[in-house]
Amino acid sequence: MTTADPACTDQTPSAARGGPVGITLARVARAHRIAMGRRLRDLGLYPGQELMMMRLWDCGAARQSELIQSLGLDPSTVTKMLQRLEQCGYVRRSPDPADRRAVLVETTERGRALRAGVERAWSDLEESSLAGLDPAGRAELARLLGLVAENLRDEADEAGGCAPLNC
Amino acid sequence: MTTADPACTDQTPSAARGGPVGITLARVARAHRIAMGRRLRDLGLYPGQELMMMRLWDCGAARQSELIQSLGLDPSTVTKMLQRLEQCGYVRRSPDPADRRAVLVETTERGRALRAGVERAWSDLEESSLAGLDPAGRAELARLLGLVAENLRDEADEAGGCAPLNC
DNA sequence: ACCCATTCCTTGGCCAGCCAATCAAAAGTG
DNA sequence: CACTTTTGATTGGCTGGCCAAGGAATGGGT
Repeated sequence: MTTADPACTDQTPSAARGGPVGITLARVARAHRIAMGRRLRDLGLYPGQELMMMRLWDCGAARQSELIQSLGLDPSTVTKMLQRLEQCGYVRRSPDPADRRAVLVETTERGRALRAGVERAWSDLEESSLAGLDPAGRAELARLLGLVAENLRDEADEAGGCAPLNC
Repeated sequence: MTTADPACTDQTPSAARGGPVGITLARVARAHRIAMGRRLRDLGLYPGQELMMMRLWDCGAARQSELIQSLGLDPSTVTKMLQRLEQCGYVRRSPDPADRRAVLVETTERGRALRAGVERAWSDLEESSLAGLDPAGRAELARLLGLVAENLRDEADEAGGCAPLNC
C-alpha cells in the first residue's frame, strides 16, 4: 500500500498551490537546463560554463571581478570554474600588470572553437522548446518573462544591495 | 583597457542571439531559484529539498524509487538528500518489510512543521515575482510555460526513453 | 530448482554554486 | 608618511545534481 493516496498522483504539490506559476517556472527551467546540458556535454562543457565562455567571447579579455559582476556569480564559483576551463585549455589567465591583485582572463583558440557549437545549441534548443509557438506567442512569452525578471531583480536588490547609500 | 568593447555591456550575449527566449528563461529561473533559496534558508532548508518535502507531505509514506520517479532526480541525489534530511530530523527512513531492497520514507513531526513556511514561501514569491501582472497575464504566462514544458518533456523522452519497446 | 535479468539503493567522483574566512594589493585617511 | 578600509582573488566546506560502478534482493525463464 505505498501509492494509495490519490494526492500522490497530482501534478502540482498541494503545498505549492499558492505559487502555481512559480513551480511551473521551476519545472520548465530545470528541463531546459537539462536539455541544454545534454547539448553542452557533446561540446565538452558543463552547464554554467557556456555563460562564462559567452561572456568572454563578447568581452575579449576581462578581469575576474568583471566576470563575477556581469554573471552575478560568487567569486569562489568563478575562481574554480576558470581553473577548470583553463585546465581544459579553453581559457588563459594572466596577472593584470596594472593591478597585481587582479587576474585577466581571455579565451584561447580552443575556447573560441566552441562558439559555433554553443550558438547552435542555443538555436536548436530554442526551436525545440518553442515548437508550436507562433512568433506572437514567443514575443509574449519573452515579454512576460522580462517582467518577472525585473520583479526578481528588484527583490534581489532589496535583499543584498544595501551597500550603496542608506541602510 | 579591459572594458573597452561595447559588446561587453550588451545584455544578451551574442552567442545566444539564436535563443533569446531560452536565455531569458534561464536568467529568470536562476533569479527565481535564488529568491526561493533565501526564503528556504530562513526555514532551515536548501533549494531542492522543498520539492522533496512537498512530495512527502502529499504522499504520506513513499518508497525511495517512487520519489526518484516523481521528482525526476537521480537515485544518488535522492539518497544523499534523504540522508541529510534525516540527519536534520525532517524525515524518517525505514526498511520496507515487503521488499528488503526498498526503503520507506516519511516525514517526521518536525518535517511537517515546515509545511506552513514552505507554503508561505511559494505564495510570497509568487506575489513578488508576478507583481504588476493581471490575472490574464498570469494565466497566459502559465499557459505558455506549460507548452514549453511539454516540448521539453517530449525531447527528454526521446533522449532517454529508449527503454520500453522498440529501439 | 537453478540461473539470469531487473529492480532498489548506495558509494565515490565530478561539476555548479553558495558562504565564511583568509591573504595580498590598492586606495583612502589621518 | 603611516594606518585603515576597501577591493581582488583564493581556499575549504557545505549543498544540489549528474554519471558510473557496485552490491543486494526480487522475479522471470528454462
